[in-house]
Amino acid sequence: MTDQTAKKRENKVLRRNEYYAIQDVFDGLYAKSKQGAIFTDLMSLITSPQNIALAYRRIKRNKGSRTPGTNMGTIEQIAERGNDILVDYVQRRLANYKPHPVRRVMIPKDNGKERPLGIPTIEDRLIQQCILQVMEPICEAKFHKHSYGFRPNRNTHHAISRFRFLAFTVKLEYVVDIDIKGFFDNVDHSKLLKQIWSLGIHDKNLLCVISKLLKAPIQGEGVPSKGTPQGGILSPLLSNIVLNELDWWISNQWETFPSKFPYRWDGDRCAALKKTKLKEMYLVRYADDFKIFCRNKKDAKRVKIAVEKWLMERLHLETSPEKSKITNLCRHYSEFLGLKIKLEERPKQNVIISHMSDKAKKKVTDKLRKALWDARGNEDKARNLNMKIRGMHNYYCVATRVSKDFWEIYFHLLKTLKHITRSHGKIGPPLSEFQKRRYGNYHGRRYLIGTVVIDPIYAVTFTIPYGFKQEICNYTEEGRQLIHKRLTHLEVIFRYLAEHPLQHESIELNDNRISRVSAQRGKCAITKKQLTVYDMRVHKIYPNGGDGYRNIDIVSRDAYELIHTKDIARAKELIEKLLSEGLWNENALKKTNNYRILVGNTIIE
DNA sequence: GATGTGACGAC
RNA sequence: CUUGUCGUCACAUC
Repeated sequence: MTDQTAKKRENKVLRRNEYYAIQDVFDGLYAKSKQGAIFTDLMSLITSPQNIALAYRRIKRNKGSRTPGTNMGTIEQIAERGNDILVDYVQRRLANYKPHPVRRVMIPKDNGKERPLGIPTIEDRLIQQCILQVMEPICEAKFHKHSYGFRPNRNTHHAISRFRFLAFTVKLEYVVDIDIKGFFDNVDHSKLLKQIWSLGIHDKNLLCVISKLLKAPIQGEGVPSKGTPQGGILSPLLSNIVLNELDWWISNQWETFPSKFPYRWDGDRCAALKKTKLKEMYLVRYADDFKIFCRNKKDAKRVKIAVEKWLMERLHLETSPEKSKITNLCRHYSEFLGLKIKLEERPKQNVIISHMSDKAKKKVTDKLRKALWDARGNEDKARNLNMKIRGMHNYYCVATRVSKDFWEIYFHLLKTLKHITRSHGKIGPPLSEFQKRRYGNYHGRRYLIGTVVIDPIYAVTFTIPYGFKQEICNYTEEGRQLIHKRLTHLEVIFRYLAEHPLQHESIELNDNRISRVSAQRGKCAITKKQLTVYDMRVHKIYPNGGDGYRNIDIVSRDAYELIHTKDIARAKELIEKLLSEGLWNENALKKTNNYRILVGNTIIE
């Protein structure tokens, strides 16, 4: 029992360390890529034990990890092999990579057609995950900020927020829609490899592996000449690499047009640009679904033709003329990510009107009717139904007129609702705590299945979609801080520290660590910054001075490195960074130097 | 904060 | 018999 828990804890600490070690490597890739570095040896990183271990853990938690590919392998069989054997296996496979064939599965799309999936074997999915982990930080640094699909920390609501911004705030009425015919199935392989190259990935071995991966034979169909397998782990990233070029091409026409003069503010730059022949255009893209915003119809027409031509010539992608169109937002709705959005003219300022798209509304109605029917007389399924309703509310609440849409849906479902539930009128049994919090001001009729109160279908309130904070990023310390809800509240930190003792240190040090954090009120001894548990390091004042309370200080990650680094250039870099964050002053320098002497380093500055 | 179930949405 | 990425939510565990 105690043995087991001890082992568990050991594992956890091991995993944490392993994760942090490799996270620093990914951070480094991101930073270097931002500076325009060229990467020639990524394969050694891809096949490193830490990377493979991380890939294994990531892939294990996927729902599909238990569904087999063309060989019957599932995650369990991989798990049995143990890490060392796994590492060895991946390294050997990649030395002369020959992907297994992918399994063909057809899944129905909502419009009745079928979408082909290509499911690689579990081993190949693992290898793709290894590659993804290394390529992603490099690519993320180069991607355009207004591409939102398949990217870490970004979602549809961010894209919708951008749409609102362009239509409402920038006041652009014309929207160009271009539909790429079967985008995923038509990606040009050699073009894609060139695009990867131009992102700074010059590792010939890696490019070779990717090329082979794209040409993995499809069961029953042979070797594909184009397209990236839908179902492959790497595919979403590859699709973004392809269309990233489009993002920047459009963006460089106006938004990020490389001008010779450093304009003092954006207004100046815009005014100057308006005098040129350039057309004003902005892009918002979610995977292969993108909109280009223009000021007037003439521009829109020209942009549409230009982009279609560019896609054909440059990326060898066909567009479908029936689905591509120009919309005047003041006259018609434009559909985007399940919503339809338009502008309504008002004397002072136009307002944004958004609804669920007709397709989405129908889909939601059908799904709920089915779930409702399914749930009759079964409380568990009724709770399940509530989750469905919540999920849908959660997504569509960013449409300004959602409540109207859901009222219609409710109206359509009324008959079913009455048929399968007991209605307790407006009083009924109390709402659950969650429902009270969420639908507090709902005073309508209540419907019950058994004792479960069904979430009020039309009680949705519009929630403004927030834009993406561009500083948020997985590959910088600052970016991660913004993701984590600040874990600075002291009680939470204490609990965490108690539960996660430092593995290689004594009990005494672990106890004193907690006391020290308390004494410093969770702040760094050098920079005085509020620390999160991930930013926290224990510094021993005298390296051989023991684990006593007076010999340790709590410092931030950066400060810790600053004390211990022998590399003066790196130290300067860190100081620069702290300076820019307003965390550096005379005192901090003095203190750092005191510490540096004690650990046997030279004084800085 | 990290794991793990379950659900929802976009593509 | 349905993959993948991303995001959100609830619950549980630490």
